[in-house]
Amino acid sequence: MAADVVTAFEPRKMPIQTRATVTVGAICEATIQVLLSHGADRLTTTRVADRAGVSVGTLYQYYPNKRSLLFAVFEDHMEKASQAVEVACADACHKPMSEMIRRVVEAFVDVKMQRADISIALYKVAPDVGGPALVKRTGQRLRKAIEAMLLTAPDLKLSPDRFAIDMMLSAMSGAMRSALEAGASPAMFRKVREHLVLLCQSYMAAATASDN
Amino acid sequence: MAADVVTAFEPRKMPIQTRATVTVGAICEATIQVLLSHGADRLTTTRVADRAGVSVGTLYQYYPNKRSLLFAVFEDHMEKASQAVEVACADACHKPMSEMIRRVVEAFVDVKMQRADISIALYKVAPDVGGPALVKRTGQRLRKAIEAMLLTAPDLKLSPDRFAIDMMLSAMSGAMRSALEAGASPAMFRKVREHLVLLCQSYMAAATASDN
DNA sequence: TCCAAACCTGAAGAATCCTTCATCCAATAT
DNA sequence: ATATTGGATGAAGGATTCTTCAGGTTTGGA
Repeated sequence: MAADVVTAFEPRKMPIQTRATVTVGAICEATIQVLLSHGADRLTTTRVADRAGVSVGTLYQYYPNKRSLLFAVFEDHMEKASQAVEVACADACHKPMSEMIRRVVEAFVDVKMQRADISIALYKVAPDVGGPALVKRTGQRLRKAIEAMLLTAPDLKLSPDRFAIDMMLSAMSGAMRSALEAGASPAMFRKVREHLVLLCQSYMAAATASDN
Repeated sequence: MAADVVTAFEPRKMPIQTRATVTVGAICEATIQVLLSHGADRLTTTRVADRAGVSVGTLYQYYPNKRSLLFAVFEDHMEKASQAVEVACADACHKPMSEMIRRVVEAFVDVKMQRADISIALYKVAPDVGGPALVKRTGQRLRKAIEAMLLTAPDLKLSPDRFAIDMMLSAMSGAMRSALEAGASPAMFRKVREHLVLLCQSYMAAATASDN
């Protein structure tokens, strides 16, 4: 079942010449733009192709159908966000726990903010593209990275609760989502970042203290 | 602009006879079902009507277009959720702050869980129906209720930060969303509820202590 | 009983959209 | 120079969907 989905979403062909690489890049970028300007339900393959400056046929040379295009853009974004967090996790090993949390949260907020347009655009299609499934997978991946990092914390006696990490991650994405969809200003984002750090720090402290 | 949207979404006619009331109820319920079984992009007015046991024409007698139907269902759900939280806020006045938070969080989790199917279904259409705007409005409404409640807390010296409340609310909805979309079991929901209380309590304590 | 208002029906018009494929252009290797 | 592979085109087929409306059925009061 999952295999079918993946197969159906798999790109049809990889670009070889540089010309084609540019084309594929333009198509992905155009997808974001159309999503932002027209919304998910009025995103058509023709519109995306027009916006990218190519013809529809070209689009279908790389993606077997509309959903696979959306999925590819979505997956790419999640991949980049995951990597940013994983790097932060690796860098924060052996630091005090509150410092770890701070770095992870800041990395997450920053990578989401850096291309806020993509984040916002993708919120609009996630449901139609197996978003929840991909989000779940990414969540597990991030949880492992955070778990590994926390095990190296010098000031942490109890083993960290898996569930608490999931909780923290979902709270993080919830907070970022509403900030992004509200069209928050850069100043506002700094405040969100600050408070999100506080939120995660105080929760993780409480969760590791009174364990069950 | 906002007026246009509201106008375009406004129901076309209110049911008068009980027969019609039943019909409208069936249509709304069918909308949820179709959303769950077919997804947002394959929800058609005909399918909804079939599922409701009426003809398409009947549907268009009450809703001027597809979006207005989706919007109505969405709005109704938000209204109920808001009321549940507001009641909890009213009941928790003059209690200690941690008790206030506990009640609000539990009310929120419970009302979302009670009809988890609706919550999940609506996540799929929110983007196409002015979801963010409605969510924003509801958020402000809830923030006011919580703010008013917190002002009556005997153990709270500093005036509560508006921003912190927004933060708490978005974290709450994020956590609930991922639990719902993951198809969490009742046991899992109890745990989520427990931890979400802890998360909000520890955050609010921290936010009201070190203020800026 | 009888009528007007409320309600329901569902075929069909009109519009939109996804996807294909026959055909042509460009790049690269031989 | 030529063959081969990669890349691009866009009109058109096929399918789906939204929405209407002319005409039928049910309800409730006079």
